[in-house]
Amino acid sequence: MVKFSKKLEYALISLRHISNAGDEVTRVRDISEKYSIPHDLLAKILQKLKKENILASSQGINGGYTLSRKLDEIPLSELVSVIENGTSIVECMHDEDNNCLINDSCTIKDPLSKIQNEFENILKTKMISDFV
Amino acid sequence: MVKFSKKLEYALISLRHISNAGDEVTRVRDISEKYSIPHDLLAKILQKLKKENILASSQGINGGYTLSRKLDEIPLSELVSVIENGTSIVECMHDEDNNCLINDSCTIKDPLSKIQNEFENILKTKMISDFV
DNA sequence: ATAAAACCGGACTAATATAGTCGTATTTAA
DNA sequence: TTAAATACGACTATATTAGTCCGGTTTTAT
Repeated sequence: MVKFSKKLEYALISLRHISNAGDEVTRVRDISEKYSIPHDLLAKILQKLKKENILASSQGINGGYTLSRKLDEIPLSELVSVIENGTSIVECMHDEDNNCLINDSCTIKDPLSKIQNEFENILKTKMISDFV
Repeated sequence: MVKFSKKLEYALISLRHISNAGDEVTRVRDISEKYSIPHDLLAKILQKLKKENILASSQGINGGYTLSRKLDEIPLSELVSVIENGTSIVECMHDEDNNCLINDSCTIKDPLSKIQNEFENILKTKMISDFV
């Protein structure tokens, strides 16, 4: 029901690897081979991290990735929202016009939303460095 | 990525309805019609709740469900683990013998497990009555 | 120039998880 | 004995996630 995706796991693995490499640039191939992660899939993930300014990239024959920000300054919530498309735990029963199908009696969504908020707060307080 | 299933929502709706009905037995059909939930699907959910001793059932023509336990004594975590098959947020990269594929370098799982623990603690502290 | 890298987007397939259906048995009040 | 209910497993359908493939462009050390 509630679980993180492979993509998030791949991202964490990559960030740890790149972090450990220090100033040396890391190629997608280095990571994909070492951890048996599909190259093309991983490449897309790292591109997203670059757009989010978590990674810096250099092109050309000796190109690759380095960290752009310190991992203790990046909350896990940021990584999650970059990798996944949206973080909603709760989805109400609604029709295509977003009208609630349970009409006036729906008091389920709000309480579940509170759980989602608490969950997101956990993600906000945890920095990526906590996982590396 | 992280969200609750329809089944959990259906279960909460049903528990609230049955709770409001007091001593009167509630048929699956009552709930499925009122909230537009597929009858057979809902029936299975309520059967699971009966096995977990959250609901009591009576068969036969005037049969139906009533509450078996008070809703303020049932943590949401119990409902989740009954409805979903397991509550694991984190799944490690492992082969069919459960050996970690990242060998010695895998330190991703443990930290993510901590998040899962915190999440489960939230579910444990919330009673079903908080959502009804 | 060439090779190897990031960069880009989209369409596609495959695998998995969730949602929902169907058929049939069992129970029981009337 | 019949109708209406729960009980239960096998099945199909849909949605989501994971991964592949294509067809490139741009950059840069050698």
